[in-house]
Amino acid sequence: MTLTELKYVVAVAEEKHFGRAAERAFVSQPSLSAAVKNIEEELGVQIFERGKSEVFITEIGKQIVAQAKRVLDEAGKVKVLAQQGANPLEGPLRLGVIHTVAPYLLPELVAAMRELAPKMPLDIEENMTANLEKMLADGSIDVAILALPFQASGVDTLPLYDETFRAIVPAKHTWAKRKHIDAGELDSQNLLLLSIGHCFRDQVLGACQEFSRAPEPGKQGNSLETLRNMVASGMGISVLPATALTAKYSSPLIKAIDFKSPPSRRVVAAYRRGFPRMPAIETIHRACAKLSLPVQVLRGPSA
Amino acid sequence: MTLTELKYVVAVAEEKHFGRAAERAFVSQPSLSAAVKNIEEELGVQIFERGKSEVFITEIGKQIVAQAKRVLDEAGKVKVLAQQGANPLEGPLRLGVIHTVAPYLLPELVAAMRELAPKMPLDIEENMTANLEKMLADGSIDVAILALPFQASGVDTLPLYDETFRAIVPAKHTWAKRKHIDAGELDSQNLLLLSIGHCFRDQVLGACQEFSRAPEPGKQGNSLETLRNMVASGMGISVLPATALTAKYSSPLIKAIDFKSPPSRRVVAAYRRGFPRMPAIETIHRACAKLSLPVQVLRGPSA
DNA sequence: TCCTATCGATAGTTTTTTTCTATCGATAAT
DNA sequence: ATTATCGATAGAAAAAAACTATCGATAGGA
Repeated sequence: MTLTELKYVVAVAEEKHFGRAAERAFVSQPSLSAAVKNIEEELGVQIFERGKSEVFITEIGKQIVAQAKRVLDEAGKVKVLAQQGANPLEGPLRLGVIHTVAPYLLPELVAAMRELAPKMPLDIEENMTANLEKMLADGSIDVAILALPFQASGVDTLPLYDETFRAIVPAKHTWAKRKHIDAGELDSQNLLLLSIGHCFRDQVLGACQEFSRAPEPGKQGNSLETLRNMVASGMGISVLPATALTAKYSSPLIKAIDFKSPPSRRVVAAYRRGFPRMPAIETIHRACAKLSLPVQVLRGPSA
Repeated sequence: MTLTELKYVVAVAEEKHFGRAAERAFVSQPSLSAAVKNIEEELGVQIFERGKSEVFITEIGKQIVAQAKRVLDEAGKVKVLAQQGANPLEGPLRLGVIHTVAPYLLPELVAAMRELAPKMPLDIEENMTANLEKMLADGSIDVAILALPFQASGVDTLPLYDETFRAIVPAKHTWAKRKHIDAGELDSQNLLLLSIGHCFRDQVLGACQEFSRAPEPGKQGNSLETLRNMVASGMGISVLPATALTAKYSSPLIKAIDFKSPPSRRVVAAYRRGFPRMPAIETIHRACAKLSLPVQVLRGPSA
């Protein structure tokens, strides 16, 4: 049984005439006759009674025709569904974002995305890199925004932007008036870091070559905002990415200081290789280009 | 888009694996891959995301798979319908019967049919030959039980039985004691007939060669029972078919008399040539053979 | 790091199915 | 009797679907 056969059956039922039915179905009359005969044989039932100048539908035939219409109708809905969903910028995009990016990027990104792809709502999941990687692998998110270094098998990345790091010190700190500091100098200070598992912790450590420093209790925060508050209260100094240091977050208790040669991290969109909605990911990149954040947006495939 | 393609899509969705899906669908993996690719291209939508060791279903893919299941489900119902309806002795049979047969044949026939084909209820339409012929032609009945002579284009007949005619006279009639009468003798009598249009009227007239007799008002009845009552009340004599003269209908007011050489009529089942439920019609014939009626059942195709 | 196994895609045939044109046989209407 | 109509049939051509064999990429294990 094929959809074509069902279509022919319905055509004959409605035209009550094989010739006209064939015309309507854009096939030759013999083709249609053969197809109808074929399905009748397969079903073991005569659908039509071929009178000599009239075609009658048998009792069971009426039921079959009605059911055939239902099948064709449902099949038609498949096409409609596909058409509606053909636009990769339509339908929700499940987006994972690391903790050290989400609070600073998302407010602006969401707004920009809404402009570029109004029919693509973002399902946002905030988590650490390792978890996002798993979610990407098992299909529970479509894209992850995270920082390099990152690599997972079967996952490609699209660079979004680079953001520099800056040190923050309490307003009363001896360094408060300095124009620049050197990354190496952090060694001597009470450096507050994120807890283990946050990639930004490793990135900062990488920048100042403190690979051996043991995590001291009380000198770790679970979010950048915690670190910022710890610094404000004079517990030590820390390092934040540029996006966390816009005017919006300035405070009289804290002073931000540039590094002489600023370390930075690259933020990328990661997605499973073969992900079918690449335009959605490119839209993220384009949205980044529209942001008013202190980042260097990278040229990507959409440039 | 074909049902096969939809079946393959559902298989892949459920197995999340092209190889296993192919196995389940009893095709080779390349065939299945090609079919899936084909429908994806036709729909302009990617249903599956082929990861290197996992198959993901896209958002739109999930909707398509769900809809595909619905299509396949509805298609399955076509087969079920056909199976249920494959038995020609299942489902209603629309049966037309002429007025001069219906009241005498049907009570027994319906019972006999119920035994032979319990799943085939009879939709009974009582009418005159000319109307039954039309109804047969336009498909509003399937079979007509009527008397020869009868011929209509595109209609075949299956002989059921012959029934003789007998004269009826009032109990006080001069003929009341006679064993036989001759058809020609009816000429001399006050012969009561059915009104024009009833075939039995013509059959009786044919039997006694009274082609020229003008219809006299008051000497016509609209049913055999009317004629019988008219005879009982002494208005004249008449002729009835044997089935109308069983013990059940005997009356002290009426005497039935055989003809010397009894005229008779042949009752047949008429149906459109090519009618797909011949077994149903043969069942009528077989049912007739079981009746306890004063008729000569004819040998037919089911004998 | 190399090897091996797995997976879906591709290439090239073969088989099956579908469709076509031309024509037939039966019927109904003129 | 002739003509027109209708669905079925025959045979050829075209299209679609299937198979076998193999590839390329990747993931996992020695």
